[in-house]
Amino acid sequence: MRMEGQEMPEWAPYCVEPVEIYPTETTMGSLANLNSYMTLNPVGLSAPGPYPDCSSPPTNPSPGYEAYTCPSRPRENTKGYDRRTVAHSKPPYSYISLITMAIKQAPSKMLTLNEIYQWIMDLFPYYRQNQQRWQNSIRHSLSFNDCFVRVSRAPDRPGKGSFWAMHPNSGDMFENGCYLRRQKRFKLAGQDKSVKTGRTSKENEVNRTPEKERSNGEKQELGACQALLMEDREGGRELGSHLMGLDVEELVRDTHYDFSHPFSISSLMGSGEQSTMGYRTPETLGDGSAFYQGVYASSLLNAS
DNA sequence: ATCTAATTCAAGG
DNA sequence: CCTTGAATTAGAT
Repeated sequence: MRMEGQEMPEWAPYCVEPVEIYPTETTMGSLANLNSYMTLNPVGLSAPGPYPDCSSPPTNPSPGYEAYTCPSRPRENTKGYDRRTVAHSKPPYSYISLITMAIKQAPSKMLTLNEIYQWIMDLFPYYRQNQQRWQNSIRHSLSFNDCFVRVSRAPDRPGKGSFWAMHPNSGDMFENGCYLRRQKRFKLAGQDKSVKTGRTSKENEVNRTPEKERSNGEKQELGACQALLMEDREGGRELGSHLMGLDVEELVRDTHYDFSHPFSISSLMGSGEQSTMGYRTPETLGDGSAFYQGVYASSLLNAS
């Protein structure tokens, strides 16, 4: 889908050159400071449209587009690297770590597939390209890795796709700042997968069809009633709180050991204060018009 | 060089 | 959108 000239969406310029990045003194290619890869959408920019899958930086801006020029910023920290080049470099994170960051920064500790895509693209312009390819990989990662659990939607929470959350036992998978490759994958033992923990026979019936029951090898999934649970958990409901041997409470718990490293997302975004700086999910906003507002805390803005 | 995690392609539900 | 598998790439030792 090309946008042939004419009416450009208001966010078009930002597609080409997505704004501001923070220079670092690290060299490209190394496990650089996260900052070098982060870009910032202008605060207050309302841009709910999908990112066009364009290559960047563009050799020839299409008609109607114009490269957004970053407000000049002191470059004393850069080693002469073009910040545009840096900003569009591949971030030093595996998909698994990206997904994990996305989920953990979410106030609800669970996100839909599309919210995960969106979060990644918001932060890393690199992933505004080849969306088909890496999004497939994201899906593969979600399904394949036991550290991610699918939480199906509650009936009263309509929408597309399930939610994804971290398995409560996955721990800190990137302990030593190893965001590229973990030492070991988090894999559930066969027994842990065929759920039996804390599941009553009654709960067993809930949301469960016989043929859907696989002997083993089935990844854990949380029932819709659990998703419901987390919505009004102060409401005292107890709907299937242990459906699959997992409790939504566990999934949603905000563990604090995560990303407490200098280069971690929370360090960079939170910078001292609570990690409660909200990245708002589109769901919570009626039309998504404010989608980009408040995404980036001011702490990020005045880094360094 | 080896081991195995991560990525990619892609079929099938 | 979700799951799987097979093949390939690539990080770490």
